[in-house]
Amino acid sequence: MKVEEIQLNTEDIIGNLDSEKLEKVAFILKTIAHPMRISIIGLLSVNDKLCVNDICEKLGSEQSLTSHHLANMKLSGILGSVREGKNIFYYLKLKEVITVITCMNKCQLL
Amino acid sequence: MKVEEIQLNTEDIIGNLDSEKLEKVAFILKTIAHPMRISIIGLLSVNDKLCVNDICEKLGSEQSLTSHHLANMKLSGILGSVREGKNIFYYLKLKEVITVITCMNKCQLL
DNA sequence: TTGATATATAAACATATGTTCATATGTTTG
DNA sequence: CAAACATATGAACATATGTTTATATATCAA
Repeated sequence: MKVEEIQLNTEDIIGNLDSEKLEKVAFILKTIAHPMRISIIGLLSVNDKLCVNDICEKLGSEQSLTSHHLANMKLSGILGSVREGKNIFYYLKLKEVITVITCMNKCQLL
Repeated sequence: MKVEEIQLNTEDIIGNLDSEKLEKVAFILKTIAHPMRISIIGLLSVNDKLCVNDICEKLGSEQSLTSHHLANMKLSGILGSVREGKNIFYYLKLKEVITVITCMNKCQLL
């Protein structure tokens, strides 16, 4: 099934969104909707797990800010984390977000 | 190609996001990330076009608030509009958002 | 042209969000 | 146990966002 076919075949799926799920979907999307968070998701889509320092270095971002964003996404259930010694590794828990971002990224109109 | 395969095959697409596109994608996602706007998109995914009143009635929402959300999504390029007499009809311009929402909605973890 | 209908807009406000800075916590190593 | 390292946390702030209310604009019909 291709992306275009998904669009056509699942029209009514959106219609079936009850208000609780509506809130959840909106909440996840809101959490993703930030350049740095998208970048982090991008990194974690090609690396099974990364520690905070890895991410800071790869993105050239501040430790504290990065940590805040990671905590935020973890709280939303998008990421998970495991401590290994001094490091804490983050990984993608909600893999669907890859599809979401990929889909938007492919979009010609942007 | 299934959704899972899309995820696997397009890993590097996220990685290729330059900072300009990153901003755009984040911006669109931020615009979508709201329960009422998701509902509107849902309605417009099964109706080619709807006027403001239609949408207000179907969602039980206030005219002004609805209008604000519609204007917002139009400004972001997600919706388009056409006047027909007294009515202004809105339609989906950025169809990709259907896939985004459908993908999130399918997500078991939510 | 007036009234009714449909929609947009602007101001005001409350709330949420992103960022920075300083500091705290937890872990390893010597 | 102290020092170094990795990360988290909390306060403070600026900015952005969602909502309401009131009013303006546009179109049609009589």
